[in-house]
Amino acid sequence: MLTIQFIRNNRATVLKGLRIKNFSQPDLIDKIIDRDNERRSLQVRTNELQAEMNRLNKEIGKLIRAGEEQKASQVKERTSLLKKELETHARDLQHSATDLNDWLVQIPNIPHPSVPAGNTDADNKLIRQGGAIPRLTEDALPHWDLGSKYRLIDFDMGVKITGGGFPVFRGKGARLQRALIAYFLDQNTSAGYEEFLPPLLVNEASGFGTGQLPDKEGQMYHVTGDNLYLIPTAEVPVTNIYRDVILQAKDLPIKNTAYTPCFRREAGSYGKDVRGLNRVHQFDKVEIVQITHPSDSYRALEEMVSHVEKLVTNLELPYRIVQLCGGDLGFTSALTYDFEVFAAAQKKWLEVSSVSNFESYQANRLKLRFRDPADKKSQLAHTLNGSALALPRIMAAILENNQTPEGIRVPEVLCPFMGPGNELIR
RNA sequence: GGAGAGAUGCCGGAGUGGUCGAACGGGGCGGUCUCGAAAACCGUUGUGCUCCUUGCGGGCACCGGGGGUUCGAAUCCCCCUCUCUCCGCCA
Repeated sequence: MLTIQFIRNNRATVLKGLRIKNFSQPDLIDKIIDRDNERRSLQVRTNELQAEMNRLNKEIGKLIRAGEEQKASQVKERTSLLKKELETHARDLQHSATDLNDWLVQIPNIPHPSVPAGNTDADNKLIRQGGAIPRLTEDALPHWDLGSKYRLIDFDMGVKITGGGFPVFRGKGARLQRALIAYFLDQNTSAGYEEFLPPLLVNEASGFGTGQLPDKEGQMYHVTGDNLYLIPTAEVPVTNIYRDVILQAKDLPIKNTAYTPCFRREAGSYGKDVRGLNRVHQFDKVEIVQITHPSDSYRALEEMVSHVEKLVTNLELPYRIVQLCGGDLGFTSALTYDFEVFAAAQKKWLEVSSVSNFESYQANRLKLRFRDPADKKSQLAHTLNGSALALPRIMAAILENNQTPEGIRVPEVLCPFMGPGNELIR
């Protein structure tokens, strides 16, 4: 969340940013500032009363030790009145602080100055495009048909076992998934990311830390028996490693990567756009996360974008990079680049990665700080993450784009992971 | 699932209801010594909120979380959460 200090000092900037993000209740900002003023004056008064109370209590202690019981009980009488007043003030202060916090968590991050205004993905800004769009014949099949034809993916089997949106990969399909995971992890670790294999269930505090809770509770599967949530992305456990941590400046940037299955309820989505692997409830993803010094986060963002670009290039997929407009930007993000690859049979661009800088928004929730030996005070770090990469749509594009009358050609970089003689899936 | 133990600062670990923001040890940092380092010795070492006369200033809160008792709680009582050990079950 934004810090109250930032909102107070940059009211105009915040309001402008919220406008670009199409935030529905900008009047919350002034309510927050008013309530904070109230909180401050209550705090001052409460602190004064507490100081007086502490003074009297010490005095009573001294008198009792000196054996002056009489005088002690006189002082005690004075404390009882003070105590009542203190309780009232403390309660009011508590209410103010609670309101303030409830409102603060509802304020999304404000966008970076470069973020274009706009409402939907139609207003996103194309940054660049790469790779050649393959020319397929008219009878080219979408990936869901290829999946059955070559026995790679079985959607009906998933429906039987679990329900819609839980595809089963089998045979070469399962092997291709494994190849992609291994390839991505290898590339990420070569680029300096430390590999993690985190828990897939997280507690409430973790969900709050990265911003999924309390607002987007409905997007996660909730295991009510133990009050745990299935992760919607590895971002949640991997970023929460640093919850309540004060790092040393010299340890930055921290670069982590993790493969995990991801679970998303995505309630209410159905139809043609979500056929096959385009949108599922459980999918595999390899994530990269960076924690940086505030002055370094935009360099890190570009570094992550280049890294992801290299991955899609190596997979020989036609791709484009778009910068999300204000309205399309996630709740916690200041700047996001989406990567889309072209699935040539569906003739559609599919989002396969979202690379974001959250600046200090998550860090503030996480209480993730760092200390520079030069400064006395610790300050909030910046967090970033990106998919490198999400598998289902990559799989969809590979199957569709590489289909030939003889079979599906496996991208060269994946061949070493596919076993001998499997350059072509027949 | 059953039984028990515990939760204190960066770590380990004390703590009779007032002099405890917290002993002691370790670690870190600074210094003395040294050509340099180690050792030794000395000093220092939490987080957050807040105020103003912005000073290397003051006040307040924080000993897992929340309530309670008390003039006063790390310390006593209640509830919750978490961790550990043993048993059971199990990949």
